[in-house]
Amino acid sequence: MSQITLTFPDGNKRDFSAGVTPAEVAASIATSLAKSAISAQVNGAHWDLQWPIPSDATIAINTLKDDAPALELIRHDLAHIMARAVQELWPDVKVTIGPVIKDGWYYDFDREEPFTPEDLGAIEKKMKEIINARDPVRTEVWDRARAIAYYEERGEPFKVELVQAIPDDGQPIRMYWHGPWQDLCRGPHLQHTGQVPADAFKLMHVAGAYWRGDAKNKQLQRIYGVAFKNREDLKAHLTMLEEAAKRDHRKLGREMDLYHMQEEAPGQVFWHPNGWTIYTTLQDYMRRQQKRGGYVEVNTPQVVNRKLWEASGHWANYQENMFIVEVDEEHAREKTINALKPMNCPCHVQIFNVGLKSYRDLPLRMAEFGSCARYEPSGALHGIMRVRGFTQDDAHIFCREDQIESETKRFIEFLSAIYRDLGFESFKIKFSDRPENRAGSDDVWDRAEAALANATRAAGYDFIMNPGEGAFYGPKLEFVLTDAIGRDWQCGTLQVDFVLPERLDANFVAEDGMKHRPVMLHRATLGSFERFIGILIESHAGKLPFWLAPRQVVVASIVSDADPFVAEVVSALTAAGVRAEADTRNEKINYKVREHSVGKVPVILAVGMKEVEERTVSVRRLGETRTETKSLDQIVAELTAEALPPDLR
RNA sequence: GCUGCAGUAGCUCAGUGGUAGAGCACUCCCUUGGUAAGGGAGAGGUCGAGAGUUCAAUCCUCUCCUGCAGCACCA
Repeated sequence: MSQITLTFPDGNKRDFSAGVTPAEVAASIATSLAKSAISAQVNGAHWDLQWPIPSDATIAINTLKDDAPALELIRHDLAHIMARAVQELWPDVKVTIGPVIKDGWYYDFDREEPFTPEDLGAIEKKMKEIINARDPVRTEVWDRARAIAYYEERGEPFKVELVQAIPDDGQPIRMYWHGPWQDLCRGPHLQHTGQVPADAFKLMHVAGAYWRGDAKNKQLQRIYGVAFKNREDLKAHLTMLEEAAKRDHRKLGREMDLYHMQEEAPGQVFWHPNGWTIYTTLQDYMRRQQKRGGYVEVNTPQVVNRKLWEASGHWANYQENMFIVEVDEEHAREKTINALKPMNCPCHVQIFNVGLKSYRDLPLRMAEFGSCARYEPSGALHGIMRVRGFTQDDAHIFCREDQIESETKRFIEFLSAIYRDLGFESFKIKFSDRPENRAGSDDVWDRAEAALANATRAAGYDFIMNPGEGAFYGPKLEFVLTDAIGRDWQCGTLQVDFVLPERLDANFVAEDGMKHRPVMLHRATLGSFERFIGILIESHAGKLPFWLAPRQVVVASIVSDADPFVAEVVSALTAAGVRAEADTRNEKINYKVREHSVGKVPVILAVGMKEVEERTVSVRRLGETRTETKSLDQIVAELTAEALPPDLR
């Protein structure tokens, strides 16, 4: 038996027989370590205690104290334990896959009857029994034929498919046993089920999920669970979810009287005065930014004849997402078919195409606060973040191919300055490259992708690859922000487009006097006002910065004799451009303070007789219990300055 | 769109095969109170829509609409 040398984290080296397992290594160090070990890092790879180590390597034994591997294993073993529990309770259920995800795991099952909340309770109970039984985990490497035969015999068609899908490149096909229950699995796993904390997991909910993520396939039932190292962490997680729910824009939108939605217009927003104030304030800000950023602003029609959509390719590729408007013959001389615009790009090309454009006009940055209507699938709608009627802060940059990189860099800088102003110091950039179905030659794609990547790096940002997710007409960057419960939302975007200028015959006269095709960059900074405001509300928990707060100041009287002075304070603030209102209702100051605090008004000015006599106000800021007395002049000056948008300070 | 769950007053929710209730909000009255809910009275509902079962449906069944979670989608 040949010898191998293992190097420990402290630099010590020891020799073992080749094929030694981490379990044996741990046992050679201390029996306590052998007991508490959960896995190992072998040459940095996460290694099961039972897997033999073939050659010289670095090794570190993991215990439950090592967070990352511990959580990974706990969640992964729980996926198996749950699947075992389900099959013990309902032997006819077919198992599929069960990966670890953020905070927990899920497992997809094929079962005729839906799982009920009571079922989840029963499963949880059974899982705890399995954990308490401290069943050993065992693993073996099987060959493909044996694995397929096994699962065929057991009537597990999904597993057969999984085994068949494993590439035949020499990687082992592993089987794992948790007690008597067996599953195909890459591993690694814990030593025995008792290493899973029995009181630190919870089954959260059931949902449908398509086999292999494809809507054409059978829909399975997915059970989600969350798991942590101890009960305290689980509790903290559940508390965090409750707190996040309080920041939900759908709840705050109602409480702050920002907007509502109703059945007759699903996925469309009825903006109330408060919400519309946020919207227009943001829009005014964006308009100034765009002007400064070298954009021209345009506006284009809502209802456009299908001929244009046929020419642009939307009719063929996007029709099911479009609101089609047929004009009845009784109302029109000729029956026409139109569509509400789902995007602004074809209309912008129409403007570009009026008159001859010279290379001197490029890059031409054409912006529109473009109201779009898209028939989004019903299940996709989500508050004001995913809607059917929305307004993009859209623009199309018509430029030459060699300008893509500099325009991209310029846009990223534009966007990041705005995000900073709006309180988003950090955001993710996802880079979606060529999809399988695409237009244009690989050579052009190479150049476009390189331009985007270079420009992003030149602007000082990293990106996450989103392979194959680009549009068919070109690669794209997505600027992603996160909502209250950690869901990602694409807000800004930049997409390179070689196709539309071709389809709609856009061209410009270059130095050579010949007509050339421009490239179009589709770009949006906020994305849509609706989604971005949703994100803003959630990230601030409704406590918007003063300049964006729909109700900035409430001046509240303490006694009704102070009402005239309240009116004076309100009109002084209003005249200075501050959104101020009076609260002279017959209520106690406590009541008023509570109500306006709940309503997220950033500043409450209380006025009693003392203030009237001294011509002062008692200032109370949202979230503070401290108050401060200031003169009328002082507070007007202070709040006027504070009410300025960040770009005007 | 798919799977599951839900829809009762403006909001949050209770409830029953015999045509409905609470708290908050709202209106009025009393109270003029110093920084997170003063007291009293009143008004408010085709129980999401339609059909069916039944002597009788808000409640049971079916269809549809809308919402929620997840999946799929997201030019």
